[in-house]
Parts: sequence; C-alpha cells; structure tokens
Amino acid sequence: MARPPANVAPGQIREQIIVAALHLFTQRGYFNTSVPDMARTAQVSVGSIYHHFKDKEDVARALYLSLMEGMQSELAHIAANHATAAGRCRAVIAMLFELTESSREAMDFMLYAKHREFLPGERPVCSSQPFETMRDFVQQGMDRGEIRRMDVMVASASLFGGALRLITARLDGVLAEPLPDQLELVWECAWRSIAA
Amino acid sequence: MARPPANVAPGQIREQIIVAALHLFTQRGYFNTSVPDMARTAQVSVGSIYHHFKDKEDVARALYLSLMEGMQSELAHIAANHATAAGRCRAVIAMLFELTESSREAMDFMLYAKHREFLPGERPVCSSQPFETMRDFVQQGMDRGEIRRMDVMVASASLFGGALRLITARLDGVLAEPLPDQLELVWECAWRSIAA
DNA sequence: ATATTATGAACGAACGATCATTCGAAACTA
DNA sequence: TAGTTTCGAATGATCGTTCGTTCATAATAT
Repeated sequence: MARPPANVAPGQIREQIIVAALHLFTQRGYFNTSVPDMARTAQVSVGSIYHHFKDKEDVARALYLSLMEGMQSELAHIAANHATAAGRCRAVIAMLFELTESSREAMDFMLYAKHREFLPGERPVCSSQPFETMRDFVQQGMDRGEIRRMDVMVASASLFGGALRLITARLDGVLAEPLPDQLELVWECAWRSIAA
Repeated sequence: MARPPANVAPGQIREQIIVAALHLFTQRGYFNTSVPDMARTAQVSVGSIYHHFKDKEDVARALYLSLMEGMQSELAHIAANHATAAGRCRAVIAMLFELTESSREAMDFMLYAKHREFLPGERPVCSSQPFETMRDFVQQGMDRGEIRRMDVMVASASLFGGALRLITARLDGVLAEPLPDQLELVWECAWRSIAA
C-alpha cells in the first residue's frame, strides 16, 4: 500500500476539489458547472476528480454533508454553552449572521441551493438535522415556559423566519450592511413574536 | 392571411406549453427537463414549442413573468380593499397561504426556484415588484404609526419571514395541515414582532 | 359557388455541440 | 519494483436547436 505523496497533505486534493465545487456551484449553479470546469478551478485533472469521487453528484454530496456537519457541530456548541431557549436561539441567529459574512458561499449552498434537483435521496433542508435541532430548542423553550404554547413548526418558522429571510436578501445583494449589525433589532422582533 | 384553426382557442398551445413547463420544472427542475419532455407533456411537437417561443429559456421566462404578474395584481387588489398596513399584510399572508394550497406548483416555481441559474438578467425574487410592494405596505404602516420605526428590510423580513418559511415547509411536505388553518396563529406571531 | 393560391402553425428527424465518464499510460512514492 | 495517484484524450450519450416538409385554413381569382 503506497501512501499519498508526502509533499501534499493527505486529503488536500479532495479539499481543493470540494472548495472549487463550492465556488462554482454557488456562482453558476450545479448544472451550469462542468466537471472540466471543476478540474480547472481546483487545478487538478478530470481523472483525479474521478479517482477521489464516484461522480459529479458525489462531489456535491460530500460538500453538502460536510457543511451540514459543520453546522450541526456549531449547534451542539451553542446547546452546551446556553441553558435557556432565548439564549440558544439568539446565539443561533448570531452564528448564522456571522457565517453569512465570513463564509458567504457555504451559506448560499446550504440554505439556498435546490439540493433535490441534483442530490436525489437527500432530505429537504428544512427537515435536515440542523433544522430539527433548532426546532428542539424551540420545543424545550415551550416546555420551560419561555415560549407561548403553540404548534412547534409555526413557532420555529416565526422565530427564525425573519433572520433567514434577511440572510437570503443579503446573499442576493439586496442588503448593504453586514448582518451582525442588525442582530439586536432582528432578535427583538423574533423573540417578541413567540415569547410567553 | 391564415388564422389559427378554429377548433383551438388562440393562445391555447402557448398555454399548454407553459402549464407543462411549470409541472416539469417544479417536479424535476429546469435542467432535468428536456425540450422533448416538455413537448410530450404538453402534447405538442418540439417544433411547435420553437414556433411559439424563442428557446427553452424563453418558456421559463414567460412562465415566470406571467406568475409575477398574477401576484402583482393580487397585491393591487389587496391594496385597494384594505386601508391599514395590518389589514393589507394579513391579507397578503392569507393570499399566499391559499395560493400555496390551490396552486402549489406556481408557488413552488415563484418562491423556491433558483431563477438566476436559468434566467440570467432577471432580478432576484426578493427584489421583484411583488416583494417591493410588500415592503411598501410595511413602510406605509410605519409612517402611519402602526408599526415600530425600524429598518424597513428588517421589518418586512420579520413580518413575512415566518409565513414564507412555513410555505416552504409545506411545499417540502414537512407540514401536514393546510396552511390556511394556521393563519390566525401565524398572523398573531408576525404582527407581534413589529407592531407599535 | 368553386377552384386556386398564400400563409403560417405544426411536425419530428437530423445536426452539432457539450457533457459526464472511462481508461491506458505516465509519474510518483515507498 | 509494486502500488497508487495523476493525467487528458477518447467515448458514447444526451441535449438544445434547426429546417425541410405537411397541412388546414383564409384570401383571391374565376
């Protein structure tokens, strides 16, 4: 068994390909991106992409799962550091706002891409693990009496809907100022809508 | 001058093609739909599609503009029948909820499709005319003292974000009950978030 | 009224371009 | 040397689009 070359870190080529894919997928979309495009941007050969991934779809899936995993670990970190639903949900919105500014493409691909069209079999975003965790936060807030009793889906949509909508506006270039500047205002509105 | 055959209404073929396109685009997506697919579903020939439309993109654009026009006229109707911002915005959410149930595919294509990927040159949804009209309703509500003074974009996102998020949940099949059943609850949350 | 011509809607096989994928050879590592 | 990684030209399939043709009807001529 030969090891990967020593002058490149293991997994580095995979990472280059995934980063290039993220860039192209968010810029032009999955279907407007050819595999040779990905090879050129990642500065590797077409054959190398097929050595590391089963096919084009497999690249998109690896990218998607990796981003979802990162998001889920952020949520776990928030759950560990905040006890109340208010604290947790506010931290979630703050995290989403900061991620939108610091990793614009990642947020675009996670929240805005139509995965069903190129990743058949994956569940829709709003029934993915991160979104379920966010609903858990809301449910626990209702159990603790912080949040008015109501349908959990409606409560979650009300609490996070405004922030998520602002994020898509920002990604579309309709919003000029950085999102974190609006955090206080957005959170006040969001919490008012469902607070007990 | 030859007229179209009398046994088919004028513009009926165009309509068949657009309806088929809406069905296929929402079901499989624009790029997973071939022109022969559209011809088969619309029960016309490929050549006929190219007789009525410049190209595949032109079909999508005609569909998009037609749906946007319908939405805009709904908003005009609401503006004419309601004086207050609260009345208007509540009517908007009610209308969106009803449209989601009665014209699921139309709502899916209008709100959920990534038009930028196949309709270059069209403005993003959230800066389209209907969305601007909705922001106007909010702005006027602030001028009238119904809504707290704040950034209009944030206020609009807070007011409509929850409803729009619930609509995508419904379109993704995550929500079981018809949306209009939740109207009262959703509106109460939405209005609380920004009411003066 | 009847025959003839003109018009453009509808058709679908065929074309050229592009795409995802393969594969045999070269390059490199251990 | 043996095993792995990289390469990119070649392949086969698919897609959007074109275009020569057919045909029903309207307009015109007889």
